[in-house]
Amino acid sequence: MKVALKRQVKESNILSAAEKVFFSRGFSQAKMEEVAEACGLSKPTLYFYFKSKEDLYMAITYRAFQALIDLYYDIIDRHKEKNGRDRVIHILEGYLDFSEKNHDYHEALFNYMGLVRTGTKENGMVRSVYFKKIQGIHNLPIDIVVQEIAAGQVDGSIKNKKEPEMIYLTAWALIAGYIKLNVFSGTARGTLHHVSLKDWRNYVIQLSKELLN
Amino acid sequence: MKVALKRQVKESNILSAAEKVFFSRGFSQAKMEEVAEACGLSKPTLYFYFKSKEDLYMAITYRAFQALIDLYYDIIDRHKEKNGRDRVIHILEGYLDFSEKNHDYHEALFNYMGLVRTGTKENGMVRSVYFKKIQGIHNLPIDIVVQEIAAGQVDGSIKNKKEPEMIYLTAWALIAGYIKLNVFSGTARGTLHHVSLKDWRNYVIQLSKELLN
Amino acid sequence: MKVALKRQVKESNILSAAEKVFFSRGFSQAKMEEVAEACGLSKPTLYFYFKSKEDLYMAITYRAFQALIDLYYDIIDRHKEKNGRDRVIHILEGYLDFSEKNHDYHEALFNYMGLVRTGTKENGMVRSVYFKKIQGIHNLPIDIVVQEIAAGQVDGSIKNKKEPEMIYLTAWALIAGYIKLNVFSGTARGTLHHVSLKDWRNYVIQLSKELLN
Amino acid sequence: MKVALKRQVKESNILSAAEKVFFSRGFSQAKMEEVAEACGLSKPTLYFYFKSKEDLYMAITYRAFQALIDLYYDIIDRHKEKNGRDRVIHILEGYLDFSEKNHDYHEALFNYMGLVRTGTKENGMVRSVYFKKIQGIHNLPIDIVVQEIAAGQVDGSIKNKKEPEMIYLTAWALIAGYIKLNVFSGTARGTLHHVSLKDWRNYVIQLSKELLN
DNA sequence: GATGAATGAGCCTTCATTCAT
DNA sequence: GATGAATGAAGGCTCATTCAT
Repeated sequence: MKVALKRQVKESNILSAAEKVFFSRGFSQAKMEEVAEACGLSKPTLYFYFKSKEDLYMAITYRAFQALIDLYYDIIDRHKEKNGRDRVIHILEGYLDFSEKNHDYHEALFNYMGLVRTGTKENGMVRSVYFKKIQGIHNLPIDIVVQEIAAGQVDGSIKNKKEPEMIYLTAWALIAGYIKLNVFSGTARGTLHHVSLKDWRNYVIQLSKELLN
Repeated sequence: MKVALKRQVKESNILSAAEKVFFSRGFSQAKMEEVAEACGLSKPTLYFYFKSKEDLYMAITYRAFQALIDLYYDIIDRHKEKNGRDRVIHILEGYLDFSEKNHDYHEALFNYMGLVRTGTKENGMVRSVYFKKIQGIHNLPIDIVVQEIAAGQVDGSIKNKKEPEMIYLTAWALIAGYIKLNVFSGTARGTLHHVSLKDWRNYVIQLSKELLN
Repeated sequence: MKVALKRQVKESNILSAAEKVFFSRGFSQAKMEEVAEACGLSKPTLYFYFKSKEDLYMAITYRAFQALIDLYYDIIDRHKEKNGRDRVIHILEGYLDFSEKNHDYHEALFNYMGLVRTGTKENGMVRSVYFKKIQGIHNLPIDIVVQEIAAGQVDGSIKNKKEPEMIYLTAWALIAGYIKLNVFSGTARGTLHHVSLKDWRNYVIQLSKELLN
Repeated sequence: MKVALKRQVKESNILSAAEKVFFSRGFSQAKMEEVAEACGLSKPTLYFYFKSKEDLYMAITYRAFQALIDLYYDIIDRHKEKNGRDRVIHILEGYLDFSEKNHDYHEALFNYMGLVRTGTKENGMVRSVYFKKIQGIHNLPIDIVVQEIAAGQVDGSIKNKKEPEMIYLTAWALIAGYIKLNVFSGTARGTLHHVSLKDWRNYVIQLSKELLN
């Protein structure tokens, strides 16, 4: 047990260091050498804990999924007394927050989705154990929200009678697009094409809510 | 004249071949060797026309911008008799179409936007002549639509009185998010999480229109 | 300790192999591939020990400087009981010997001097750590002899009252020129323009001595 | 005739441009591209006039030999009334002057000498027509001076009874060494190790003269 | 004579990965 | 567990040289 725990801690440290490197340089430009330096270990030690560069990246992605899922469960738990609409709204706001604060996690999630689509077996990523692990949970973020939307439709708090999936996809698209467009706003200028980022953010949230009406 | 034209044709051929390679493998994985083969030339000849790998990629991106801008001007021209709202709607549908059909161009556009944000001078991309060329036109796609939205507000066809920029950004976000999420739908299955892609697409377009109300 | 030593030995082996290659082909024509083969290593391993081709060459030059300096100190030590004149003569003969036997080291020394003069920062050589190391010792060979000449002037064994530096430079020029002209004498013919190389050598040494009178 | 002349002029222009490039970058670092630009021609045109890069360099070297020989004949002619010693002194001073002003020609001369020694047939230089042309005159600079020294010994103006060749070689060595050491003196500082370059130059000339006593 | 375009051959350097200790 | 040392396999780019016009 102790040993397993120690290993987990070590892996976690490595992942944290690896995140910095992968997220700042991008996957292809990141070097294992840098990762090793960043966590104060030697390259062979890295390979002792993770099979390959791709394995390391998938482990990070796995973390990202876990973080998002944990967040969703946490939000639902904190608002279990409220109606479906409220829970969905909190989740959407939570997702927006999460994506803004962990922009790179958000990207990792989408990168994984791209892998699933074109999943070439030759891709080192797909061969990683973590890829398989993610496969087991990758629908959860969607399923959770879809379920809450359905609940809202049942309890009457959500008037929109379209399929919960479509409602979710659309809200997701709006928020994901908002996040993506933020690449335009350089280093914290606060405006994007004369638009106050704050105002825009509120508008996006408002529209998300309206989607449920 | 003749000579300059020949060169342009040649460059165009190279770019077309390069697109295939860059878009299928991704920039870092793409090899100049492959590009050379793809267009039936030798590597040095490639370098005769384009200074570097990055230069080649930026030339492709320049093409993407041009294609989008041409499309916008074309749409506006074809609907110059109509009111602002109609022109905006046609543009948004045109953008959606363009992004679906030229998914990689769409990605190239966003990649460029990322460059502008973090524009490290050391980046080979930023040093390319084509980067500078793009800088001269990169606001056009936005400006054009914003202008049309404003026209619609003036001619009364667009009721939404929010800033044209914010309206555009939001519509853009929705569509860009829609495109991004489509990575999930594998090779043309027609559904995404039980949702008919066709239905969803219509819903997204409908919402874009409602945004103008 | 042991480890550091091992590394030094390895570096030394590489340098010896590199010398052969660089000196036979010349720097630009020499290939890292050849150097790698010459020392039974792979190219990446070469780069593990030396940052670049230029770095390797500067390391060789550093060796050349060390060898010459060691020689000078050794000569002085062996003749510390004698007067200044004798020591200077031994040093000059030592230099001539050294340059004849290590013709390429001699060239490397002069090549370095050229670098110092035109030292463009862009030059890979100048960026090498070894270049900086050499900078710390490159005046020693001169300073040592100058000091001995001064000593000879003080102890009365050297009558020439000109500045020690000028005396040294002149002796150095004579010998360096002699070495340089020897490129003419092909592979050991023993004569150069009807002149017995042996006789000429003696004449040069004799003149060097007379310079001190 | 006219045509041949035109060609000579063109070749001469190319050579002048090539000299700049070869002398500033060094042979290996010099690019034919640069030479072409420097003389406002295209690369193929360069190759129309000179077989190869090496051919071009040997043509330059041929020029250097011609320049030196012309200088010698000119000096002798201007001082034909004087005795041998005077003519030799003027020649030596002329050589020193020439080497200082045309440092790169001087180097080219020595580079050629090195080729003669190790003359590998595979070397592109050796295959050049100009190499063969130089072979026909490369002894002249030496022969001329040797002959004058002999004349001086006969007319009694030169007391030194050593073989003229040895006297010449020694004077040459002294001067060539002086030139070589000047690489040390950076961009015109006027001193070299506290020694006034002017003083040192005079000393070297003085010693050259004494060599004839 | 002149040149835009093309290329074969090569070279330095990098990097994920592994061996031996 | 950990690491210094080693490497196979590339990949971007350069350059002397030549073809076709």
